[in-house]
Amino acid sequence: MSTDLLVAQLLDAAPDSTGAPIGALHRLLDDSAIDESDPAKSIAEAAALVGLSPTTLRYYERQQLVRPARNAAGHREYSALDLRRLVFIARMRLSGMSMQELTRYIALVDDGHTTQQERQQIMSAQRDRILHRIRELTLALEVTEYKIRTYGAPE
Amino acid sequence: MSTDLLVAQLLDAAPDSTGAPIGALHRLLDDSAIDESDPAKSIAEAAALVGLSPTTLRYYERQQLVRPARNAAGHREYSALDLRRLVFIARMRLSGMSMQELTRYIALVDDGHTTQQERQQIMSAQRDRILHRIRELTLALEVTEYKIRTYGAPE
DNA sequence: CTAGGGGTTGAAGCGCGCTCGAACGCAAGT
DNA sequence: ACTTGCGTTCGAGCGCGCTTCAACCCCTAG
Repeated sequence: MSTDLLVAQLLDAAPDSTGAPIGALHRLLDDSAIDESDPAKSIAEAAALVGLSPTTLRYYERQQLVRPARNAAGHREYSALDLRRLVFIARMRLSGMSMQELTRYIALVDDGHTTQQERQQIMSAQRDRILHRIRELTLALEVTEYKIRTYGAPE
Repeated sequence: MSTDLLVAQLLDAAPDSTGAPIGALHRLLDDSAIDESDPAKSIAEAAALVGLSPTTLRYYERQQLVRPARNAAGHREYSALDLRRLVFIARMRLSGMSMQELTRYIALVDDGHTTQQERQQIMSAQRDRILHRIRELTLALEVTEYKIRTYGAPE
C-alpha cells in the first residue's frame, strides 16, 4: 500500500518548516493537480493520482465514500470533484481517521446543509486526536533518540 | 485498549514544551515509578503500571518480549527489570514499531553484546519512521484545521 | 478472428495485534 | 466445605482495512 505517494508529493512541495503557510498546499493538490476542465479519469489514473490502488478505490466506493459516474462500458469515470474528494479521503485516512468516522462524515456531506454542526464536531475531534498523536510521537522520538545515543545500552 | 495510561502519565509530567529536556522523563518511568528494590509485581499490577491489559502482557510473553519469573504457584512475577522493559516495549509500540521489528530488537538485546550495530540500525530506522509520521500528521493537521475554519464548506 | 489489456462483480482471504472463552489451579475468608 | 478472586493454558475469534480470486465483459490492434 502506498498512500505514500500523495504525502510524498505534499511533503516535497511543503517549504518544510512546520508552521508554513498552508494555502499553497491546498492549491497544490486541490486546484493545480486536479484541473476542473480535465476529462474524467479512469480508475487507474485516479488511483495513481492519489497514491492508492484501483482496488482500494473500488473498496472506498463500496463504503460509499465516492460515487464516480460510469461510462457506456460500465467503467468508472472520476470527475475533478471525485478526485478532490479522494484526495481529502486519502489525507484523512493518513491522519488516522477511521473508515467508520470517515464514512459518517462523508454521509453528512452528502446529506447537505443542515449537518454542518456535526461535521465540525467530527473534525474537531479529529484535530484533537492528531494533536495527541503528535505528542505521543514526539515523546517516543525522544526515547528512540536516547536509545540511539546511548547505543549499546541494555534494553 | 489503553496504552493511553502510560502516555497520559508521561504527557502529564512533561513540561509540555516540545523541545523539553528529556532526562526527567527517563527518570520518571524508568527510575522513579519503578523502584529496583520493590518486590516483584503480579501481572495485574504490572499491567496497570504500563497501561496494558494482563492479556496483552501474556501475549507479549508468548512473543518472547518479556520473560517474567514464576512463583511457586506458577504465577508471573515481574521484576523491576521486566517492568522497565515493558515500559520500553509500550513506548515503542506506541511509536508505531511493529511487533515483528520489536521482537527482532528484543531478541538482539537478549543475544547480547555483539549485536549493537543492528540494534542501532533498527532504532535509526524507527526514528526516521517517527519523523516521517510526524510530518504526515502535521500536514493532516493543517488540512483538518482548514476544514474547521471553513466550517460549512463542501467535502 | 483472436489475443491482450484494460475494466467489472461478489465473495472470500489475509495480516496485524490483540482479545476472548473454556477449563482448570491455588489460597484466603466465612 | 465452599465460594471468591486471582492466576494459568491453549486455541479460536475478532475488527480493521484492505487484497486476492475467479469469472466475466469490452475495446482495440494485428
